[in-house]
Amino acid sequence: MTSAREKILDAYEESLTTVGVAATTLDAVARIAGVSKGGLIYHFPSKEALADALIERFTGMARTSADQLQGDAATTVRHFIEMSSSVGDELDTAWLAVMNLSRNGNQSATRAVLELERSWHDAILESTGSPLVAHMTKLLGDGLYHSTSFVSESRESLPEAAKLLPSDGEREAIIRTLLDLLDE
Amino acid sequence: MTSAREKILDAYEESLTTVGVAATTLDAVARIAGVSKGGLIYHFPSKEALADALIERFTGMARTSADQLQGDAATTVRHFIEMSSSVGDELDTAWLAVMNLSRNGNQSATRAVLELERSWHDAILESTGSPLVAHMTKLLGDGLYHSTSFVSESRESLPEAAKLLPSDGEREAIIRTLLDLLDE
DNA sequence: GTCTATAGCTCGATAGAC
DNA sequence: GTCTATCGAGCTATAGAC
Repeated sequence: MTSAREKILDAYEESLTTVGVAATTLDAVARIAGVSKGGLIYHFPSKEALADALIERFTGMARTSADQLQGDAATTVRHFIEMSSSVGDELDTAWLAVMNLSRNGNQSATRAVLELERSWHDAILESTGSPLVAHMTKLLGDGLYHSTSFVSESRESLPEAAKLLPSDGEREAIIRTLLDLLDE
Repeated sequence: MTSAREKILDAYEESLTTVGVAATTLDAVARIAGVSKGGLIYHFPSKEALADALIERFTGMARTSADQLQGDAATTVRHFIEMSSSVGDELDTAWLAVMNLSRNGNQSATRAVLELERSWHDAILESTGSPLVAHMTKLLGDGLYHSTSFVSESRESLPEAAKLLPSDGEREAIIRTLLDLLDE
């Protein structure tokens, strides 16, 4: 059984990622979580406290994610590229929510996202030993993530958007290109 | 002399990109534009009309941008990568603003962004003739843009964020890698 | 620990003077 | 064409019953 606290944070994330900050009211979050506004306020005394808790939970996931990028070059590169094309998992949802807070003026959110970006980059740089390949891997992953999540969000209204994404075979070719660069 | 209408749209963009949708009230936009709320409402009878006008202006810029990507493979790839690392120009600001509307539930904004994404991708695909290089160019550009704008937004609070961006030399190496792939 | 009720504020939009 | 004044809706947060 998930605690009420976690259910509320999940609902907050869901609202932030689906309808955005403007429509994410305490009422809406409480309704999604299945509690009353009073119940929500008991756990999180203000909207800011709710945002802080979300960012804190995100930071924990971020640490885990960066740790998982440790390994030899081939594993790290492949893992990062594949992670970047997955949408809908825990970290992805949290990322989108925190990113939305960041873009709407929440400085703690900006700091948390930047911290994760830096951890990823450092991990890839350390395992590959090449600044160029590290940057390319990071950029390709970022682009992949941007495209995947944007296409995923708009798929229902515009199905042909899927053409923007590389196929599985192309993704393999991208990974191979990156690893080939390391061998030169 | 810029028309009041354009000044209001500029102010709307500025507010959307700096403080976000939630804090972008009609009062705030009017204040930035240097008009009263009544004056704003004369030009744009509702907030939705304001958003529609912004998206329409963005769509115009988007068409121009996609047209400029026509050319031979080397020119197109270089142009797209360099465009992706520029921050603060007209199209970039408009993009950020419309993107923020999209992420907050505005369907027209989503459609406009997707349309531009598709135009870019089609132009790169046509000039390179290679689906793999087209996707890689597009992804690298997207990643570059994401990093550049995010780092740029947060630079004041976190100066060390600049390390996340590739140097000019690395950007050249990235372009060269893409063009080498075409020659194989 | 969760609820209802409501106070107090801010926003979008309207009305009407100039 | 631009302004001030103001209404009604919807928001966060508080108070207090259970």
